[in-house]
Amino acid sequence: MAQFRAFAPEELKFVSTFKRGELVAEPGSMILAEGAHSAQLFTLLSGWAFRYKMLEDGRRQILNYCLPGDLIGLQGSVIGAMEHSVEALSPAVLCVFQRDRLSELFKNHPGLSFDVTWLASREERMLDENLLSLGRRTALERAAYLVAFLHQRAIAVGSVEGKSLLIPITQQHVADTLGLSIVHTNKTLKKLSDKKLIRWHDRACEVLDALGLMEEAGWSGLLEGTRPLI
Amino acid sequence: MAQFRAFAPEELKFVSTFKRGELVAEPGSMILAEGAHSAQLFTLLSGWAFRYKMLEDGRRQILNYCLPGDLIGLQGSVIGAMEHSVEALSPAVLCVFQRDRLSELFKNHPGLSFDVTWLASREERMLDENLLSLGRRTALERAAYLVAFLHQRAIAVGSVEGKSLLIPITQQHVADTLGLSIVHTNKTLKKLSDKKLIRWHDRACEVLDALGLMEEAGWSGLLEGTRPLI
DNA sequence: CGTCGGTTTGATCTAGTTCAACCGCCGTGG
DNA sequence: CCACGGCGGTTGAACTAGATCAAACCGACG
Repeated sequence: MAQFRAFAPEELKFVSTFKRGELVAEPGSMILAEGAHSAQLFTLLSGWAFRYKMLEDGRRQILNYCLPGDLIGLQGSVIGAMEHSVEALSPAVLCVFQRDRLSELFKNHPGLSFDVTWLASREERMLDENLLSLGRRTALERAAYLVAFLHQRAIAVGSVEGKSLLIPITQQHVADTLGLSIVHTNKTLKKLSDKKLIRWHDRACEVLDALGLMEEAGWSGLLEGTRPLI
Repeated sequence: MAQFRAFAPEELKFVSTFKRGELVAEPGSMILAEGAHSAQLFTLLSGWAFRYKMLEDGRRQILNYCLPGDLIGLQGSVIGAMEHSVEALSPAVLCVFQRDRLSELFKNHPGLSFDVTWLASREERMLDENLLSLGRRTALERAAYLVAFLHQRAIAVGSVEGKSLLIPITQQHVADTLGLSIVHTNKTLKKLSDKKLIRWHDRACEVLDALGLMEEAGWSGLLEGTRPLI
């Protein structure tokens, strides 16, 4: 696909031996659990997932969403233990890697190593923007930003079939991402609906006006060129 | 120092040629600016700094703090442009690297490449916890968490001279980190002072009871073993 | 046909904001 | 020498964004 960088032949060969198999996850199923010590490393091949953390009393915070091409479980592979969980939002297919061969990747494939670091830096940038959102944006700005952000990411990986896009999340997910209560989230999303920026479906969000959302959020969009895929 | 991993001789040699010079920054001076395209890559050798983003209207969000051993500007070096700024909190000394030789590091020094990725993953973990804080913790929990977190990090790099530690921040920094107003931040910090968990100094925060802070925050602390230093 | 998860709506309450002072300290300029 | 202004911190009063409580709706599904 055009948005991913081209591989060298030996890189392709290594990746195919690095791959151990594929995993199919159902919506709502846990892909990785917080505290898991022997966590696996994955690449999401299709579908949606999300990373989250929880407090003892059940408060949940969604940290970020995973779309096709995203690496899942890198923290666990590099540092040792997972400090967050990952759950599938839609039916998802994952490429499973042999975690213990990551050092081999670093030793023999500098291009791929750089790609891993690139992906980690990209995640960091997304988290930075998210932090700005939670700390300093209003509920309406936050909601508009979140939907515009997911919309752009979905477009970037070609997940938009027809004209419009359905993001497979419930309002509870939105609430737990924005740090708001479910009631207030509902009222905030209604404002976006009233402005004809989105339409809410059964358990999905349709983007009607991406530019309007970005304006509402005061956000100028992601600038991403070609990206690596591992 | 004990907390950093040992280098191989050839790694040490490369790092010394990778190093271009040292930079001394005054408190309040900008180390890297958002939007800078030819951003440099640094390692903080001594002192404190912080990363932040701003909205058009001046709202500021502090994303994380930088302590000795932290890599600064990796996002810019790997992806291309900086999307956040970095400012010194105290007098700081930085090791300046030649950004364009980063690919050489990846090509010839898999151990160091892995270290860079390790540091990026660690930053990601800190951001995750921060996001949880902003989204789901109360003002008092957030403040306690922040102070306990900075305390632990300072101890981990041996920045604590005597018994107690002075974190060189103003209440405005705390407010911009926690996503609160300056007034409410002041009242929240006063509660922590009343509980004898901290003492506020002129433009610094002294930790009196690290365990008490962690309990107040409902946070069990960072678990970090030996770490790389580049 | 009941129940359950997701959504919607109104009423009430509160954590945190905004506004407005004021204090102490320090560096600056007359 | 003193007046000043600015920065960091402190405090009280009024206000509001968002939380909590409560109830109802709706479609899917066993």
